[in-house]
Amino acid sequence: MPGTPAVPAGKRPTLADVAARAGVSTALVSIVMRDAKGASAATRERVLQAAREIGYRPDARARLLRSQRSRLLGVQFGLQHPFHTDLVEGLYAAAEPAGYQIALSAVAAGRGEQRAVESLLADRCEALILLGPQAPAARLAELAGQLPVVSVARRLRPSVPGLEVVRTADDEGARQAVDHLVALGHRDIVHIDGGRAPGAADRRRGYRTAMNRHGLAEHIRILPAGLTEEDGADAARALSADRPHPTAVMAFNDRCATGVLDVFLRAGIAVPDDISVVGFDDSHLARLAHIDLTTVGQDIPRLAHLAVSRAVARLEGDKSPAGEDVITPRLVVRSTTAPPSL
Amino acid sequence: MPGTPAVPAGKRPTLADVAARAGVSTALVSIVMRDAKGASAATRERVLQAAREIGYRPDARARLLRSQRSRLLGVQFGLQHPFHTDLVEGLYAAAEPAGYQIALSAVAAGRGEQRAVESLLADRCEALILLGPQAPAARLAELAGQLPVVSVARRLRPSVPGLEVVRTADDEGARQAVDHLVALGHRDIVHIDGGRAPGAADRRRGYRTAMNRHGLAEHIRILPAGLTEEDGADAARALSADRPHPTAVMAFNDRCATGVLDVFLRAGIAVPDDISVVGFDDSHLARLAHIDLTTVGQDIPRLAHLAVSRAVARLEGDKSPAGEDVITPRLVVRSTTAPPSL
DNA sequence: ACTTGGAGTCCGGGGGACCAA
DNA sequence: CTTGGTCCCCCGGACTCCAAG
Repeated sequence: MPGTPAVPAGKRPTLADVAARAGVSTALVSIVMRDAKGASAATRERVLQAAREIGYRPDARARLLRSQRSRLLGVQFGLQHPFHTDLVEGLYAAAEPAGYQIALSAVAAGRGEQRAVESLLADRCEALILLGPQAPAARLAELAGQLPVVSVARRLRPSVPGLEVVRTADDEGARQAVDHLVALGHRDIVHIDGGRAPGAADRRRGYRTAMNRHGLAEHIRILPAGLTEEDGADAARALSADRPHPTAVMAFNDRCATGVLDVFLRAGIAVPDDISVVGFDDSHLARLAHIDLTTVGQDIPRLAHLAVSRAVARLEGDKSPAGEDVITPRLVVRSTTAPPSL
Repeated sequence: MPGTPAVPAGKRPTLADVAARAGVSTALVSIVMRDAKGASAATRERVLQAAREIGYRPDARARLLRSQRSRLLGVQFGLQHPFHTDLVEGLYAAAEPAGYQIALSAVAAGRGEQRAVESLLADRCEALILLGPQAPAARLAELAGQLPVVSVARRLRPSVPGLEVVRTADDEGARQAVDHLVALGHRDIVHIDGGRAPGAADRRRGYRTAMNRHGLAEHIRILPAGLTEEDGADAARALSADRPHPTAVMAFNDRCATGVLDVFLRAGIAVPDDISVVGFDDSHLARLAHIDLTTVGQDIPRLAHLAVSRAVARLEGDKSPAGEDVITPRLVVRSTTAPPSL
């Protein structure tokens, strides 16, 4: 029954099947499929025709097996982090022109970083791009001993050998947020902290430094929290019991800020009239018109591009010591900040 | 230099390397690595020790190549859809106990479904789980001719052969939303429509049917929109120019509803006091305390579990014709709905 | 008679050597 | 000598068969 995609019961067609149908050798079929030279136009067409008929599709794994290179960049990301999914979008865009593919491995409830990385390694990725990794530095160093590793959005001591770092200047971002609030007239500015999350230490430090520089040392106040909406909400609840309220809050990130906004809303605390709120990341979340969060913007496409570039450079033989790209953030003023109402 | 993880410059260790170091054959190493029988405890330990020392890690691809089975389920999902990322989390959880792995392929800006699926096929996935696929039915049918395909959250005519379907009863969900609103006293209920998005037709139909059954035929009003926040915002802007406003809005999904909420907020239209809003999905988004959206809840863990089950059943030789699981949704009442203020 | 371990083959495809016009 | 095409071995690991202990 010609024309029927002859799928012999679950077995997918191979080079040999195409070769048999086209009446040529498998090597020739290989040449045609790779678009390499060494086949006449007529034969080429005949082979492609045969391949179409039986629904042939090259097996990426077998191909990689032979060709040492996999041209695969393994990406670990947090499924529920808008900042990460935005980055992944940028990584896809950056990897393609460089001739690399992306293999995704999610960190989610019940699937830790360890598992995510293992699956990437087993899949023979040539390099790892880790988004906001929380693993101990020692573990990352160990990985970097095996293959090029790029840490995105987490600062690491340069002493971690072989580890490439691409990150935003978190301290500078925190400074911008504080400067903005101070310029608006705020003095009583609280930082809702990310705890041990990547970047949290720098943002905390930047907040401290900026407050000090503005002569607001005695107003420094840091509430321990974390990187989720719930963390932000918890901190905000603690805060809303205070009298008087602080006039401004700088949250660890957008998710956290979202939780803060919510609690304030319910507590009848108006934003920005009663309290101003600043987030961090400028992820999709912040841009939701409904939230419209003033936030410290990370240049996501740029971070993604640099991460890919660093990975590729290492893969293509760059022997220079591992380096670091630090991107300057840019404050995005939206509607959650305003002068204090005194 | 014993103890040093001898990584011979970029080349990862293979079975042979371990064998050489342990002084045994590769076959024996294979046995040990697979935890198969055929090796003494002493040898086993010796081999494992050697493997650890040189940092050996089995090559998943080579393994699959030989074993015909890849035990890999390919998942296509939308990076920016909270509903999808929630589902992916469920898929990971469901696949593991069944002994399968998940390969992720994202649909994003600049990366369409075609591309996403191609990469999954090239990776030798044994079955495809497509989240809210927008591809033409004919294309899906073609895929289903090659391997088991499960469509999640999109209804397809049973005439599409070989295609498994797992979905929520969208029409029933829309009905629940309308019933809820009518019970609160609403009559002027607008539907902001998902256009050609998966599920949109059924939700639209469910809305129509329910409105008719409540004798509200002349209040039926459907605004064309789509599945993003921006689509919802556009529709809401059109709506807020109306006098009098409708008293309730049923949005296509949570993202769309979020856009609606935003525009209303800015236009000074209070939710739920002036207008009630209902979403669909009960994704992470709806649960954000800040949004706290009344929504038609899809049972995400269940959908994920069923999708995996159907894929696995087909792979393990179930020859029964392709089927469909239709899950009943359950309305989750939060704070965006209330009686109309007359 | 078992147990333990080795040699050889296969999976799907890549690519260099080599042969035929 | 090119161009077109074939042969053969290799990649990394798994499994069957066999032989040695």
